[in-house]
Amino acid sequence: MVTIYDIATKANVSPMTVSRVINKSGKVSEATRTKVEDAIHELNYIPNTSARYLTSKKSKILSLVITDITNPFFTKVARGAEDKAKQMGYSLLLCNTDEDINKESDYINMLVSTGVDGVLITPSQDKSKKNLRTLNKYNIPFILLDRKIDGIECDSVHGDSQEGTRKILEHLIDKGHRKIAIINGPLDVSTARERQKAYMETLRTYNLPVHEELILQSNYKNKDTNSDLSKLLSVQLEKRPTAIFAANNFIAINTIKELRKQNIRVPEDISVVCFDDLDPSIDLNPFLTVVAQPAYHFGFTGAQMLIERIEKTAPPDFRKIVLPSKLIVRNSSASAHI
Amino acid sequence: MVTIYDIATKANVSPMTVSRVINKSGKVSEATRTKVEDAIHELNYIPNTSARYLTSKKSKILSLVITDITNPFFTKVARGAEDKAKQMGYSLLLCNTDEDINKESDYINMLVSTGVDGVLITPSQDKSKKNLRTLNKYNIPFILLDRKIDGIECDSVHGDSQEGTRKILEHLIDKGHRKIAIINGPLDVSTARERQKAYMETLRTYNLPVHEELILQSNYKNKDTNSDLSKLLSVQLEKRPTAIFAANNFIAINTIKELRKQNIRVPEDISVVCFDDLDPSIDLNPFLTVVAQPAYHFGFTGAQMLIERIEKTAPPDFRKIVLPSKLIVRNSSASAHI
DNA sequence: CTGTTAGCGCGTTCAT
DNA sequence: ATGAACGCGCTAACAG
Repeated sequence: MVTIYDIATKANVSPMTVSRVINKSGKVSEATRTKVEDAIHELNYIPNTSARYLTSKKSKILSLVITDITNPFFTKVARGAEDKAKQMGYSLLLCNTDEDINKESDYINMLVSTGVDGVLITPSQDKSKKNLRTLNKYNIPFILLDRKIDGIECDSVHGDSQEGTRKILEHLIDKGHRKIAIINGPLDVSTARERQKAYMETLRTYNLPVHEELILQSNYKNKDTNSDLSKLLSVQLEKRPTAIFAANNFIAINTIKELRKQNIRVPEDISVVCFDDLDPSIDLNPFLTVVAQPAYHFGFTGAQMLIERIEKTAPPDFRKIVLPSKLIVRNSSASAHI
Repeated sequence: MVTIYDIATKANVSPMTVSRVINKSGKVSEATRTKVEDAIHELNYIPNTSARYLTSKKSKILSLVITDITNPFFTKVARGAEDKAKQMGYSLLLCNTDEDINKESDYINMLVSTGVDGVLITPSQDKSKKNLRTLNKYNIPFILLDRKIDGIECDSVHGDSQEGTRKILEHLIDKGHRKIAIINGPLDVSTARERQKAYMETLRTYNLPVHEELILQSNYKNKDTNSDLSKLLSVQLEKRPTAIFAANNFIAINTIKELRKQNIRVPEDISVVCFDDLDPSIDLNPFLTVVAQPAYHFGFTGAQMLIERIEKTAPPDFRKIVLPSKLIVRNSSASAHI
């Protein structure tokens, strides 16, 4: 392994001078600088991040803690974060929590152990607060992505669940739907709470009744867990929904699969819409009506704010970025027919 | 920061003993072990990976170097790799090269600098050989994923391009197609070469002529670059293809988009099929006929082999795993009608 | 079974 | 503008 000592010898200077050249810190004369740089190239020197970390406490590593890279929303978040990280000279560690608080805690420990400079995190649930406190304790800055945690002060990038929910429900209401069910994520996740609240508010705004039977709980994972769906469909016909609002894309997919198993057609028999888009093939066969969020920007902007925080170029006050969502009407939603 | 010295003091032992407990190395009496473990928990000690690396040269970090996490194939590869890495106590650094050799070289330097224990890499092109040599030079084991590089000895996980191509072409031939075009990736990527070779062989097997005009070059990226497509469609009618085999999913998507712009219907006017599946929404509206590869297993198996290599539990001979692909017939391919 | 010594590669601090 | 000494947190090698 080539060290600064090797190139110091080669360039006839002290290791300290080499260090200064590498880090562009302190004053070095033009002459010695080029001498050192030549030696660096000749010997193919690559600095050792670990050694550097030990004294400087900077690893140049960020981490992205999300629930599942397989969800197209997070895939794009990851790409955005990685692009910005690379651009700024940082690496990105990927962590999938699967909405599991224990997995998340494991990862947080790993990240502390690794000495990452900062973390972009979509907390798995409200309990994640303890993990954020751990990061605080070790002075590791973090950005909250997509989900909020009460009582935590930090920079964040969120979507507008309230606005998005309203938009997509108005679309359904426009289409004549009056009995709209929601299949939500778990209520210990902020987005699910916000979407449920907005769901109820919007219905009230349009003088539509809120039926308890039409509010279902599921989870955000890519796993069939819609056993409740049968209940929903078995309610007396007058109350049976003509449309379903799924709180995220995975829920929508599972719901539609389940409906089809039961020979219920979408959108002829029931409309299904959701939060978050599906990529990249969705244009080929436009089907699911969604409220899309600018996922790439979640990651990109989040990484940018994080790096600014790390490098102390951020404004002292924490920034809360709210990114707009966009209604995309496709074919899974049709006019109400009952 | 809590160090082994702190817990050594607390437990009334030497730092070395603490180290032994943490690493389960050497002999430690049951009594002192528990004493030390208690202290570790009380003080909430988390080992410092960098310090550990400096002496042991083990970072417990792997890297996944792929072309684009946004491609559903690689999304799943990443998930598989991350799952296995986590299970074995490793972290995963994500690198997107965008098929760009310079980006790839940048990343390789970063990885050396970071001191990753091993790399899973889909080389961007044949020129990547120099980057693999760099890894060799620094004794960083790596696994080749999906693409081969001549003259490099290492473990690898590949799909069967020959078999897959044959299967999907036979499907088209069964449907009565005799003029089948290929829109391929760049020929400095092994999979593109193999698919082209298999394309020609299969046509010959079935006594079908190979027309130069029906062989197009594109790239594997998610970017519209099918300007050649017009040429393909403007050839005299007898030679005009009734089906297109796209060498990957992104090419297929771009091709279909372009066809639609020109008001050419798929599959009524022309069939389009490709290598690699689209997830996770594809089941909702089954459209693209593909040869799917077990992407998750690429990553999972690759990570497993890599870790075995790192931890010296791998067999001395390099392993070449070939994973089977599977034809999935959907609606983008129909019977030939001309 | 346990402890001591030394050094990994680098940057900080203080000199010169 | 440049250098020397020290220590970051940990483990390998050796002693006891």
